[in-house]
Amino acid sequence: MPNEHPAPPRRTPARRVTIYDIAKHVGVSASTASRALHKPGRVSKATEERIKRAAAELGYRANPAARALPTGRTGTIALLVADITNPVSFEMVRGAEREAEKHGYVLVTSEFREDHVKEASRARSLAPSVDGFVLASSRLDDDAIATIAALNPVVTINRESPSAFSVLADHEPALRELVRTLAAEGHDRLCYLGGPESSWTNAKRWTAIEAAARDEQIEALTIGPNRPTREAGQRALDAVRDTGASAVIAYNDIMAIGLLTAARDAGLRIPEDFSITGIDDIFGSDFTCPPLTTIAAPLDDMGAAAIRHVHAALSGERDRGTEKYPTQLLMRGSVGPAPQPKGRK
Amino acid sequence: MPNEHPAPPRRTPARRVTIYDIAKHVGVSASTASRALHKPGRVSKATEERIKRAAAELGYRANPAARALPTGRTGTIALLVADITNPVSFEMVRGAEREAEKHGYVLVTSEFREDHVKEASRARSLAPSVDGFVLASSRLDDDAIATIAALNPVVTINRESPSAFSVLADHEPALRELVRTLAAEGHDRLCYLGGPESSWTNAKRWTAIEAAARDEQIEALTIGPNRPTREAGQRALDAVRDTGASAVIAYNDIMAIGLLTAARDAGLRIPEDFSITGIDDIFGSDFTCPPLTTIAAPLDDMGAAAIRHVHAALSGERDRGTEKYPTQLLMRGSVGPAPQPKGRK
DNA sequence: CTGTTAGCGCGTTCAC
DNA sequence: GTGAACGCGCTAACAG
Repeated sequence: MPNEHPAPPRRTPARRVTIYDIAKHVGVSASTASRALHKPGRVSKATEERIKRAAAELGYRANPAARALPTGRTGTIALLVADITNPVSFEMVRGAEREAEKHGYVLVTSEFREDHVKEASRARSLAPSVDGFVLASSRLDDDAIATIAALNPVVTINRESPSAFSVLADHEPALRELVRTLAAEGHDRLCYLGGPESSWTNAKRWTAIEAAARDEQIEALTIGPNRPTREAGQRALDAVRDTGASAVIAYNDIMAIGLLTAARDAGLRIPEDFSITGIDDIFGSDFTCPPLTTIAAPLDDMGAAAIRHVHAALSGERDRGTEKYPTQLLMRGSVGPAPQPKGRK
Repeated sequence: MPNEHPAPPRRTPARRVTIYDIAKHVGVSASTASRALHKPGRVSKATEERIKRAAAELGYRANPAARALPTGRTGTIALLVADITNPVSFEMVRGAEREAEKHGYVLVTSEFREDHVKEASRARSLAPSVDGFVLASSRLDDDAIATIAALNPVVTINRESPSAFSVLADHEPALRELVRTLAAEGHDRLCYLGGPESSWTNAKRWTAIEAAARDEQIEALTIGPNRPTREAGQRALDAVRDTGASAVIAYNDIMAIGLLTAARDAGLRIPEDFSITGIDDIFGSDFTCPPLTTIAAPLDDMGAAAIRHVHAALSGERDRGTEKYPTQLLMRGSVGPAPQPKGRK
C-alpha cells in the first residue's frame, strides 16, 4: 500500500443505527432482529413485521463490514478489464453491473491496462475484499488464474482457462463468413493485423481466419503482435501495404479505426483501394468514413452472464465450464470489391 | 435488496493468514504485530523487521472488513457516473482509479443512467460500505446531496453544491470563443440543442452561450430539454432546421454526433449547409465526417482531483469549495462559414 | 420461535 | 516497547 489513509480527524460520527437499536426499540434480542431481517421464516410473522417496520423507521442499514466478518462474504464482486477507455468494456461493465445489483452485489471495476503484472497485483490486493472475480480479456496465464481461483471463484470473459468458468464470444462462424465474403469480392490475399501476444482471443482469431482462408483457397498472412490501440493501427499502415494484401482484418475496431483514418490521411480510398474490417462493433464504428464492417458480440449479456456464474459458484454450483455466445457479422461500407480483379478460380 | 446471496456451501475455506498467525510465528502478541504493520515507530526496529518479514513470508493480507469494523473506515470510495457507456465517463473513471489506487483506496464505480432516483438509491445503499462519494454529473438536487454528505464526504464533478466540494470544468471562455468564431463566420442565428433539465451543466452552458451571443449581437435560441443520447440528437434534426439557425451547439458530443449523422443521412452537407459543434471531445468526435468541433476538458485530471479531495476531506481538511479546470476549444471540420451571408451589421 | 453466548480479525485502550 | 483485554456489528451455535 503506497499510502495510508489515516483516521484521526473523524468526520461527524453520526452513529449509524445497528440491530441493537432496533432490537431495543422492538423489545427483542439482537439475534432475533438479525434473523427477521435476513433469514426468511425463522421468526414469527408478527415480530418479523414489527422488526422490519422499526428498521425502516430508524433508517437501519446493515453494516457490510460487520456482516462480512462472521460470514466471510463481502457481497462484492470484482471485474477486471484490460482497458476502461476501450468502448468494448462499456457494454460488458454495464451488463455486469446490472446483474450484480440484481443479486445484491456491489461491483468493483478496475482496469489493468493490458499489463498482466498489474492485473495479478490488482487481483491479489482485491482478493480479501471480494467474493469472486470476473476477468475480462485477461492477460494472465493459466497458473496465475489458478492462483486467484484458489481463493475466490473466477469467471473469465473471452479467455478459456482450466481453473475458471469461461464466457466466450464465438467469433469463428462470423470470421469464416467474413473471409468467404472477402474471397467472393475478389480479394485473394488478406492480412490479419494482430493484437497483443498475451491475448487469448488474438490467437483464436488468427487461427479462425487462417483456416477459413485455406478453405476459400486464398492467401492469409498476419503482422504483429501489436498493442491494441489506435496509434498501433495507424502506424501499421505501411506494414499492411507492404504485404500486398487488398483486405485487412484487424484484431479489433480500435486498431481498425486507427488504420482506416491513417489510410484516408494518406490519400487512400476505402474501400476502393483497400477493404478494412474490425471486430467488436464498438461505439464509433458505425460513423467512421466509411462505416466499419465488423463483428458484434452480445457483450452486455456476456458481462451479465459472468456475474451470474460467479454467483452460481458462490452458491455451490459448478464453477468450471464454458458458455459460448454467438456473434454477428455487420457488413458496412469499409468492405468492397478487390481493386485489381486478378481472376482467381 | 432484491436478492440474497446465501452462504451455505462455502468455498474451500483456505483460511487466510491473520495477524495472529504472524504473531505466533514471530513469538509476539497480536497487538505488536498490528502495530508493527501499521504504526510507524511504535515498536522496536528489530521486531518490526521480523514481523514484516514474517508477514511477507506467510503472504499476509489485512482483512479489510475486520479492519473496517473498529476504525469505521472501509478504504473504499464510490464514484457515481450518469452513464458508463458515455465516453465522457472513461477518462474521469480512469483518472479517479489511478488516484484512488495511489492512496490505497478501492474505487467502486456505478452508473445511474441519468436517473436521479436511482442515483439517490445507489448512494444510500453504498453509503455503509464506502468512506466517501464522488458524484459525476449528478442529477440530484442540493438537499439530496446534503443528505449523502451528512454521512460521508462528497465531491461533485461538473455540479456545484453547497454541501460538497466541487470540481468543475470552466466551459465559459471556450463557449465564448466558439460563439465569437461562429459570429465571425457569418452565423447570425445559432441554436443550442439542450440536454437534460436536471443537468447542472446544461443550464450553465446555455447561460454562457446566451451571454456570448448577446455580446456578439447575434441571435441565440435553444430547444430542449432532451435526453443526452445519439437518438435524441438524431430526432432533433427537424426541430433544429425549423429554427432557421445556421449553426448548432449541442449539449454534448453524443448528441452532436447523432445530429451530424442524421443531417448527412438527410442529404445535408456539413459544414456547407450547417455548422455543428459539440462539447466534451469524446472518443470518436475526431473521426466523424467531418470531424466534430468541440470543447475538451481535462477529465482525467478532474477525476483524479475528485478522489484527492475526498481523501483530503477524510483527513480532516476542508470539504467545501470549488476547483475550476480550464477547457479548450478544438476547431475541426464541422464548422464553416454561414450558408447565405445575410450581411448583418 | 427466541434469547444467550461466543467469536469473526483487527485496532485500541490500559496496564506493565 | 510490549502484552492482555475489550469492543466494533453482526451471525452462528446452542440452549430453551
